[in-house]
Amino acid sequence: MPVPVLKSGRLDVMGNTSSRTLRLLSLLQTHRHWAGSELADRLNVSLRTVRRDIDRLRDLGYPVDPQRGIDGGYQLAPGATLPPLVVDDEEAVALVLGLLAGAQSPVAGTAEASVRALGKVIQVMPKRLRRRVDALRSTTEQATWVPPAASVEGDTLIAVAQACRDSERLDFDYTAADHVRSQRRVEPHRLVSLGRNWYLVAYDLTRQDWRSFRLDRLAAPRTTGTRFGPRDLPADGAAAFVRAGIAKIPRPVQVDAVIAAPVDEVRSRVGRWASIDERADGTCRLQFSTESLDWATLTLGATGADFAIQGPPELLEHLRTWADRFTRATKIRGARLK
Amino acid sequence: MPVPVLKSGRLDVMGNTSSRTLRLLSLLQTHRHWAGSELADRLNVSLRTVRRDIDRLRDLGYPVDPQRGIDGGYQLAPGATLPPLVVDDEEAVALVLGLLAGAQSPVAGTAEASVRALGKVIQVMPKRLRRRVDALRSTTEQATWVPPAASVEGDTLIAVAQACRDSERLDFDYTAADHVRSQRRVEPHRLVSLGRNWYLVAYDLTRQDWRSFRLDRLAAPRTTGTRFGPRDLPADGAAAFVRAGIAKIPRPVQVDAVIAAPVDEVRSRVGRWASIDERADGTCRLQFSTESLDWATLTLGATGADFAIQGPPELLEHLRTWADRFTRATKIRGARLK
DNA sequence: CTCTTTAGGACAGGAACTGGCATCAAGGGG
DNA sequence: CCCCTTGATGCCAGTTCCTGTCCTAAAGAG
Repeated sequence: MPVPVLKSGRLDVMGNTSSRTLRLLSLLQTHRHWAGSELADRLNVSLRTVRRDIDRLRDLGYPVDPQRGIDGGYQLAPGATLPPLVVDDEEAVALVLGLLAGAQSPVAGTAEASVRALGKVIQVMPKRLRRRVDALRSTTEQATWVPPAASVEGDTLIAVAQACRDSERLDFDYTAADHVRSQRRVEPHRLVSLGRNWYLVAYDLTRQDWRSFRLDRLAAPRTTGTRFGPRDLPADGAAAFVRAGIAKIPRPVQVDAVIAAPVDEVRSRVGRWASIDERADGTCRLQFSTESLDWATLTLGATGADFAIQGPPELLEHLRTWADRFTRATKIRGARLK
Repeated sequence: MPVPVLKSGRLDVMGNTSSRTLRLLSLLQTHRHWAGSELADRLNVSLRTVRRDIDRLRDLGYPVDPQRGIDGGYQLAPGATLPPLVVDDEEAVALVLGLLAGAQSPVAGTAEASVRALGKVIQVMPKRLRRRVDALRSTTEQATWVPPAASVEGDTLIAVAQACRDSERLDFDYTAADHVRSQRRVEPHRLVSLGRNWYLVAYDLTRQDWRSFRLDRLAAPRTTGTRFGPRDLPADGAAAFVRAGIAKIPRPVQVDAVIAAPVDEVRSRVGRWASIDERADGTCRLQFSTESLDWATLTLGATGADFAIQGPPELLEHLRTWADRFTRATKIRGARLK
């Protein structure tokens, strides 16, 4: 007789109200609209209790909009804070892939947040999902690739980020700018994304001083498992510390060109992120900024039309070398190079 | 006297155990390692209760690894399912941007999942965060842009996805392939990502039949707010239905080239997703597949070295046109085009 | 071995959860 | 305008289960 019959009061297993609150949250996130009776059915409680649970959610700060009358129900609405997100397997994988892409294209300061979120998810993600992520990553990478940036392995990024978050000592191999390799043992402090690169600010236990390391020159990170206490960084902040040691952030390229094609066509081929102005003679003026001449070249090439460069001059030079190489490539038959 | 002093039993507001379970989950997600006493402190309960709460989490299926002895504590471990994710504001923004990118580069079937997750997050995201997402999107777009695909507005994608999920009628403007514009009222059924395009499978209420719509030709979607019941789709599934109406999926381009540069250099410039084989004479062979000739061209250009194309022939042709246009561009002075 | 920290049983008081019932309010449809 | 459906709220009684205290075990670290 596994099911004890109770006249009233709480029933079945344990952690009831907690578990039910989470399940309710999860249900409200999958569908927009839920009838009270349906929720009661799913949660195995009376309608009255469902209403109380909904009230509980509201008290927790997650607004639930009611809808009365026939075909009424509840729906989760935007509140002051984001409720705990309940995602299924596929969504989790998509989420991680998206965050990886976001972490590796440090555009507008979301890179750090991407890595933080990534750390959270990776930590608790079932292993089977990690495998799926690994399998898909190689495929996805292409779409998120940004030409000439020194790229960091996703695994490295996550491992270092977690070590920072958890204040765990970190060992790794480092290849300095002068190609000298060394083994390091550090107390990782913060991860900073500057320009197109990732930097680790850490206290180097061997050198007994603060250092910053470029993540793309860092290999085989492994945590020793030992945690360490806080230590004061001399500079004003991690980002300032890195910037003091670098002082050169890649300067963006301001592209300005005239395209021999109508505005609409250029826009459809180039995307919405460039500014495109119409000109009187059916051509248009294309302006955008990027950090890479390669990217600028691709954009101009993708317009599929003739164009003229107003600036910058180095782009013109870059185009010339590409044109020369392409021309040579079209004249070579087979694999005979050199 | 706002704080009632109680000798025993539960205290303060309401929804205690639920709220505490969520807060515990949130704490365990931010740091890897938490001492029991610290948790007790944060949650304002006794140590014994914290242990019981941890037990509750374990019963809910979220393994919490203990660590005994000095400097012991708890940490959330990967379990069978992903626990509800508690993310802060910045992480939420990063998450949405990542998912948007994932939804718009339909690589390996994660596109649908990205859109689903996106729907969940958007629905409950505080408005101030939505504004931040909107502000950042234009900046981010560049990095996730894939050359010549018909691009779909993020807002459109989300709106249609939500209408599908919630079974709500949808009105929109549609521009067919023959440029004829029309107003549609449909019952949206599913969103399918095929090749590089998004398709909406829906029952057209005006035409009284099932149709599939390309999302990039769809504008100003708006839900009427009225829900509808399930309706049987004639074909085997949404994807099959779309495929039946299309039948041409963009064929991938298999690129095979020889580069006049050493393997290491090519790899560092091109990325890890292409296969690069060493050749005897210091050159290397580069192979990869992509759906876009433009992309292939960029990749070859980014190697920064001379190269020869083994195939496909259309790539050679494509290179020639680019080279010609680039050459012309370098010969034009100023904005005088045509 | 000792110290620290988690694990978990027993216990008692009391808070809080549950279902049922009644009343009110709000939409939708005829 | 009336009726029906569905959510909002208050109250009650029964009982469950949550909480802090006390205590004993067990497991790592030094």
